[in-house]
Amino acid sequence: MNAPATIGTTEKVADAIRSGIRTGQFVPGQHLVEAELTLRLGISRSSLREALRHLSGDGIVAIHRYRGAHINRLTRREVRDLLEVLEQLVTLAARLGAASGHANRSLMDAALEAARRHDADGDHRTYIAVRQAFYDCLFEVAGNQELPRVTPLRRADLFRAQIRPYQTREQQDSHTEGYRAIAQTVNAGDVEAAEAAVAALFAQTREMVDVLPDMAFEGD
Amino acid sequence: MNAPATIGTTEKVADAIRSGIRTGQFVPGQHLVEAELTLRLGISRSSLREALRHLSGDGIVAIHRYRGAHINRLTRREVRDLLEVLEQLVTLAARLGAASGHANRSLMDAALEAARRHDADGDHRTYIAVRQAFYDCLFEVAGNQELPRVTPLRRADLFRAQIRPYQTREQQDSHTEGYRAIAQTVNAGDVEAAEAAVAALFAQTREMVDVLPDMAFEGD
DNA sequence: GCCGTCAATATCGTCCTACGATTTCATCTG
DNA sequence: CAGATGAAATCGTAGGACGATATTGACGGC
Repeated sequence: MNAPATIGTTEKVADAIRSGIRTGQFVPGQHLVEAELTLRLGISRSSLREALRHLSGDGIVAIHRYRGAHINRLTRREVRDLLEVLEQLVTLAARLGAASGHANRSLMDAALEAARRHDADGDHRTYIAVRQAFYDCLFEVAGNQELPRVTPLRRADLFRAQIRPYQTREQQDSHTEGYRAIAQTVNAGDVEAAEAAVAALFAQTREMVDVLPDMAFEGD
Repeated sequence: MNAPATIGTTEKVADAIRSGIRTGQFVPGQHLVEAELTLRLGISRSSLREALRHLSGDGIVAIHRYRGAHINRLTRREVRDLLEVLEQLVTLAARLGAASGHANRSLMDAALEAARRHDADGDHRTYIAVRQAFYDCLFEVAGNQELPRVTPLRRADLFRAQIRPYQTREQQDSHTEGYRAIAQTVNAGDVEAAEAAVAALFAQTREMVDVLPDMAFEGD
């Protein structure tokens, strides 16, 4: 509906890197050498640099003069700050969604369905898809166009990538369960319950962050 | 403290455009022709395009394939959505700032001082400076590094630019007064009062948006 | 053996040119 | 005057060039 008719090289490259972070092809801290990436992606330096500049705006890569770009690696403190902001925005989304009374049940149903699928296989790829679908739906029912633009979900992907080695299957399931709780309360139009569900999800995530070993944040 | 030792052309260009929006040199809706801008700013197309790509990430300019870039122009709906998100983030900042109990009074004092100066001359330039100083201080005392990155202040600048012709001196003063109220309550460490002050400021802004003529949003 | 100096190398930042792709706009035709 | 048409403007991408800077490794002094 809102997508440009044609999509340019820059966007494709940026998407490739973003999705590469989710799939583990790129890891936080990794140095991105222009010459190598242009070869690997089959594009020119101009396009690559534009894409990197775009990603740096989202806080996904950092560019240091004459030292090039690297995938950002978040410190524990940055993760805490990020979660604080994220919770605030997701809370707003849940509140708006619950209050809107939209008949978008079908949308949220899709998220729930995906969550159920995740329970079945437990694959990390599915987990990522569930997460993506959940947030897409949530923003859709919230009906605030600014929300998806501002919410630092891509930055949160960095966090997800960093903690992946330390996350147990139980924690993943628990997190997915949190999504489901939010989806249900939003669907029911219960504003207070939805806010509580969001708070619970983030409290749980914060707890996990506090327990994580230093290596997840400083490690090399 | 956190600034790179050297600043590159791309950043300079992006800053030039951003500040040009604040000063009225660039107006929302304006088409940005690459050839003209490279001449005017004395830079290469590569650097300009990187800067535009960066700005498009912040939602300041929009790039349409083969049709170039233009300064974004917000619809009334987009402004409402923007204010909703902005209020949420500023509320968080105020809450964190008030709760931190930091002895950053000196910082907020600077903002208040600037506000006083604005009362004196009433120049629009001073108004902009006050706004900037206020938010800088607020983020500083909030102590959350993610907040300034996420908060769509640059996008709000677009809104400011669009409504400037319709804004009276009284409204500006009233808005500045709102900043002062937030600063004082945050300084006092009164969380509830600070949240209320933020809510009051945004309620006032929303009211203004509702009354504004269509021309401020659709106008050509 | 350790540390500072210095040259060689790798990489980046910026500018430039080139050319196909697409839109825009003035002109022509009926 | 509507629609087709072609020229001009502008953009998107590729790729080369060269100075600027960081990094690396060799060298020599202690």
